[in-house]
This record gives sequence, C-alpha cells and structure tokens, in this order.
Amino acid sequence: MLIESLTHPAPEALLAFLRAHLHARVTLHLAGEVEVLYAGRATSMAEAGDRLLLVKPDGSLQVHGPRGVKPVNWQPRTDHLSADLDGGCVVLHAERRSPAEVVRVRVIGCAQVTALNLADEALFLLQGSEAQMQQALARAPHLIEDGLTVLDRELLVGVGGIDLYARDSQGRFVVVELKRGKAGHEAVHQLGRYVDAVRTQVAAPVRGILAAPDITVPALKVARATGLEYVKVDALPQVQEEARQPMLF
Amino acid sequence: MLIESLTHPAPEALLAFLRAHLHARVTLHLAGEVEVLYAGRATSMAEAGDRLLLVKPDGSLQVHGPRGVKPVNWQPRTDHLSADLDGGCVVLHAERRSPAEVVRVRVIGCAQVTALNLADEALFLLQGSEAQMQQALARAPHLIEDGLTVLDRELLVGVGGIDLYARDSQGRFVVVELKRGKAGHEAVHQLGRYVDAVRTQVAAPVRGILAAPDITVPALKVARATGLEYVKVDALPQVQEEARQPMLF
DNA sequence: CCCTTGATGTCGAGA
DNA sequence: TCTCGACGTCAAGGG
Repeated sequence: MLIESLTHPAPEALLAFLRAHLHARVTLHLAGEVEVLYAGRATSMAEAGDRLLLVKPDGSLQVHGPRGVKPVNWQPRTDHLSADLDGGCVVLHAERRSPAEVVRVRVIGCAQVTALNLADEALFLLQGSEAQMQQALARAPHLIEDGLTVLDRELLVGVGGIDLYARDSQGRFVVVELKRGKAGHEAVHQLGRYVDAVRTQVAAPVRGILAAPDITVPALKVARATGLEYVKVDALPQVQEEARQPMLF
Repeated sequence: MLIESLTHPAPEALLAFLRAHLHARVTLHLAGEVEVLYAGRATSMAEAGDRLLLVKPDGSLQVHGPRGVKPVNWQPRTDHLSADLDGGCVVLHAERRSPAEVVRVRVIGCAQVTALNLADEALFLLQGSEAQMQQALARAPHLIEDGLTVLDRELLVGVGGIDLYARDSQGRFVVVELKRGKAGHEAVHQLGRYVDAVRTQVAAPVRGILAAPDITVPALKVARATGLEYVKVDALPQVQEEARQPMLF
C-alpha cells in the first residue's frame, strides 16, 4: 500500500516524484509550505502557509489547513493535472472545464510526500438515507397514516418529484414529502408546491403531508398556516412483521 | 513542521504515537487498512479497506477513500477523542454531542503515520462571494436598475433576510435577491416569499428582482409566471469610478 | 441553543 | 449537458 515516501525532498526530487506518480492511479499526500491560487466560479488566494495536499487517483485534489472537514482549496475532478518547476519551486496545476476552473499549488517547501495505493474500494453501507426511509414507508404506509395506499414513488410533477403519492381511506389524494432529519420551512414550501401542482391536475381534494422525525417551530407554523400536515415518523421506521415477510421471498 | 513519522508501526508503537500527539495541537495523518463505524444522524459501516485518516488539531476527523473530495466518514468536531487497543488493533474513538454522534476507526494495519504542525493560519482571500456582490451592488444599485435607491441590506422579514431592500424611480418598493452563481427555481421561490412578506407589511406596490449572473430555464419560467423579474448582473460587478471615489475617504 | 442561509458546496440521478 | 434534490451536507452568523 505504501509505495514511496520522501522527507524534505529538494524541488527537483519532488518534481521527479510527482511526475512518476501523478498519473499512476496513485494517491498522493504532501505536507509542506504551500501557496494556492484558485480561479473559476470564484477566485481565491492563500498566502504561503503550512498545508496538507491530497491528490487522489481520480484526479481530485484538496488542500487542507489546520481546521475543519472542508479543505481550504480543492478541485473535485481534474481534466488536466501537471507538475512543473517555476522559479525553483514545484507548481501543481489542476484544471477542469465545465465549470472552467484552475487550482495552482506552489510548493515552497515540502516536509513529506508519500505515494499510496488506495486501490481497494471496500464495502460501504449507509443506513438512514431518505431513499431507505422512502422504501420502508412505501412498504408500510400505515406508519404515516392508517388506510393510506401508495400510488407512486418519485412521481414527477412539473419541477421535482413527489416522494410518495398516495390515496387516503376517504379516497383523497395525498402528497407525502419525506425528510430524514429535522424538517425546516423549506421542506414545507417544497411540499406546498407539489400539492399545488397536483391540484392543477386533479379535481379531487389533495392533502399534503410532511413526514419527518422532527420539525422546526417556524416550519410547523408555516405548515399550519398553509393547510399542510406534519406527521412524525422515525428516520429508520421498523418494518412490521407482516410487511417484512414478503421481502424474504 | 514535520514532527514525527513512523512507517509500518506495530499496534503498540502506533498507540503510543497517537497518545503522544492526539491532544497536542497537532495534525495527524495515517495511511493504512482501516474499518470505520459511524452512528449518529445516520449509521454507516465501512469494511476493512485502504484508507487515509486525517485528524486536525481542532479535533475534526476524516477518513478518505480513493475517490472524490468528500471523505468516506468524518466528524466535524469532537468533544472526546481517544485511542485504545482492542483485540490487538488500535481503535480511535471520536465522539460529539449535539448531535450525538460517534465515529470509530479500527486500524487493521498502518503503513505510515505522521504528526505535523500546521500551526500557521495563512492569509486567505476569497473573491466572488454573495456578500461581496451585495456590498458592490449596494454601492452601485444602478447596475441592477437605473434609479434604484437602496433602503436596507439583510433586512429580516419573518423567516430569512432580504438581500437588498430598495425603492425604484417610481417610488415602488423593490425586494432584490442575489445569487452568486446560476439561479435555480429555488431562488425564485425564495424571492417570492420575501415579496409576499413585504406585501403584508406595506400598502404600496412591491416588486421582486432576482439578480444573478445566470438563471436556469425553468427558474426563469417560474419567475415570469409569478410576476418576478430577473436581472443579469456580474458576480463581481465593476464599481464605477464615481461610485468608487467615496470609498477612498 | 435553535434557526436560516451561503457554499468554488459535492455528488449522483434523470431527462 | 442541463437541472434538480439529497447530504451524516459543513460552517458562519443572528436572535
């Protein structure tokens, strides 16, 4: 996994190292004093400072400072990645089009540079996404309301898609908007737009239900004011036994 | 800047290394085979695989795979960070409350671990933020429309704040919503809510203007349908000479 | 602490 | 390519 590592390399050695590994499906890690310029959707310039540079085999690049999860500068993917000598310093160029952006990293001093092989994409499971919540509630719509019958999922209406489209025990249409976390007023407005869109399509009464484990106070106020309903549901709803059985076969 | 670095340390050596540096205002970098568990707002589990672990002096932690800017797992800040031996493996615990979350990293094998001092927070300048756009347009509102007089910035109405509140040459109130990039329909709806909020407060006519360098086709359609206006403005508007002069004094 | 908004958001899906 | 919406979004700012 560890391919090669240099400590305090001279610029020429660093350049050779980078050129050898940059396009070799390798992950590069560089710690050193660095200056970064970015130009694209915005423009930024970071004066020389101690930073940590990461270049992944997919061409993505990130420059980390001493705080936070977010890099100081980054490039999500690069169409062109190169290293050159400029005024005695190694300079990395990372460009992409669409959007047209460039990140230029000037390495003033390199304390350590390492080439790694992170080839293995290990199995990764995430539980609690909205998609899973949608699947579970589509199977057990009574967790939202008794007598609910799901007609559709991700139904496209105008702009955006209705998470769950259903009919209640009295035959009214129901638009359900799901949120995996605490719902804010934005979710209520989103639901309101979907309900409006459906009302232009069908003559029958249409209800709107926001289903989430929690809701902010202002959001609940907006919901009440606009005739929309809030139903508390767990982020990971327990599928009932009778609903679970069919999954096994 | 480079404090200490180990290659292929045994679990005991790694544990000693981590314990020595974890709470020493130091940035840690570890490359190795790793297994990650996360539980909090959601739950995730990553089977053993080659990963790159980063721990910053503010307690933030991130685990990177071979692709993308986003870490596979992370913890934005930690209230409690510790390293222990468990079944012959070093295990890192990173906890926080509010939201209650925990990330557990089990180090199956460590190829390289490094302690760095990223102390320097170097000067960083970003140009092209919405805040800067707002400042520039507040000084030169004619870039939006001739005869516009800015009354307020970040005016709070109900929920959220109006970027620019102004009056046009005919005395009508104008709500301006700014976007630094291409505006989507969400921005139009946001503007619509602010306009509605103002209309409940004042009797005079109220206009709504979305000012952005670009707009999506659907968003423009929504704007026209709801009587809102779109004005194209540069993300970094040039301040005119006559407007720039007063800045100097 | 709750809530809202901005972000070089990133990322993936769908038309 | 364009557009939209989720995200364990993160992170800053105001009440």
